[in-house]
Amino acid sequence: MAKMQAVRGMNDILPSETPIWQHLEGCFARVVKSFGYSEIRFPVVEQTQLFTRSIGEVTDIVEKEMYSFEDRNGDNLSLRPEGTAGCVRAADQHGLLYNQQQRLWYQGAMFRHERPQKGRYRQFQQFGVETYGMAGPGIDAELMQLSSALWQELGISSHVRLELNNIGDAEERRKYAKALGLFFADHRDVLDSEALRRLETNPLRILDSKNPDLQSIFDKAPLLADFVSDKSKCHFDELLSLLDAAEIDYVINPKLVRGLDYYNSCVFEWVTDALGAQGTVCGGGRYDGLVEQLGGKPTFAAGFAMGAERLVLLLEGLTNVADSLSKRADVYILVRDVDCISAAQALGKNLRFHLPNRSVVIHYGGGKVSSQLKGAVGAGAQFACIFESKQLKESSSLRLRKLDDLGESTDCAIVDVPDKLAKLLV
RNA sequence: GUGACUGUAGCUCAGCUGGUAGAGCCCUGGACUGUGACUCCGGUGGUCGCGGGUUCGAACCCCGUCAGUCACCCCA
Repeated sequence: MAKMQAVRGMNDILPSETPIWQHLEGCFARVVKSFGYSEIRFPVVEQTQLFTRSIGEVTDIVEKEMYSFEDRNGDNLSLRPEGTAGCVRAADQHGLLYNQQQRLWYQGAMFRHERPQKGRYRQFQQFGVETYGMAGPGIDAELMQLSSALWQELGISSHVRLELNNIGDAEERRKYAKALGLFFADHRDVLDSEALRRLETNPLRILDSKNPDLQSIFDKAPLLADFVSDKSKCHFDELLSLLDAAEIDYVINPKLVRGLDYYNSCVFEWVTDALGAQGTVCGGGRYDGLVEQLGGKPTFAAGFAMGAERLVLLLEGLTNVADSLSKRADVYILVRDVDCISAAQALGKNLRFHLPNRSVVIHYGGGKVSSQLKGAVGAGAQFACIFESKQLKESSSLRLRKLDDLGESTDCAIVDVPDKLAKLLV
């Protein structure tokens, strides 16, 4: 039988890569906590209906990217392609949205059956934040401040920029879509097949097209801004002044239309030029109608999600974090003769008790001392404890070697090793 | 889902117009002033992604398939 391999688009994260992931997860957890958000966890699998009703029937995600299946009861289930729908469902089901405000965060795997590419995978990790019950632009601004704080923490601020747009409410967008539809219907001859299809389903998405022939008529197309109500404009303007006051730079991108139907009012993306075609590192906005649409009470809502793989790619490109995080051991215990193993393990236990934040590794691979020392250096240890049968029996001591450029070593009574290392470890 | 390019030891790659495979790193054994970081010598490791076909003979040509990269598309 041929060697088993991972399912296409689903990646292993190897020991050499996990430190950077842990770093990312740690930074996110810290920032989110500093803003007072609470963690929520919800299932990877939901009723397919939850996603089709929230994300939108005619979106690409629902039409061709969901992992859907019938379970043994005949229920139609899907692997979550994004987090917001499940979060709303969970929060509403347990009464978290009843006359109260919530600031929630989550982290987890999402699934979309797309063609894999750098920064785009079929199983991918998202960090997400969702807030409920807050109507004003303050919370919108907070979401951008929070993400901005994370970029700062990660040291990638100069590699991302904020783009935003006001897409109005559902009714305003319907009117706009109608006007757009009429406009494009007059220019049927220039539309490509994809655009023609969208003319019937979701004319707004035609504006996303990168087809140069289409771009040329976009200039003459009606503008969403002309259909947006004064109330919505006011919200957006207030948001902009809050961002100005918080000294967060942004670019208004009138073509920014998010791919999920539930968004309204202000939407935003953090984008980078460093990742090729998959440049969106974080995306979100308001979705005031979604809770009601899923059967709850009308509830103000706003949130965002970011792609962990893309952030990891950015961090790897910077090469500043990896090395310092990948150390496995502080102290490495070498066993020159096999009859020293129990003594080595006893010392290990003792050291782990006295130096609770340090890592102690014992070598069981055999081999000569020189190669064991190599392993000690490879593990990033500062000290090696070398057990030798003769020395152990005669004097209950071992050889303590410092693994720096000088490599000085001294004999040391085993009982004194913990205190000595406590002083010497940097 | 569409197109282009790629797929040789654990890693990075070489292999000229087809004649059944090589280097560096890594690992390992040894030498060297004991017990790592320098140097020298030796060794392990590949049915050349997989399956067909053409040929006396294919890593190299053809077809299919799987996987990766990039773009389209989509979005995080």
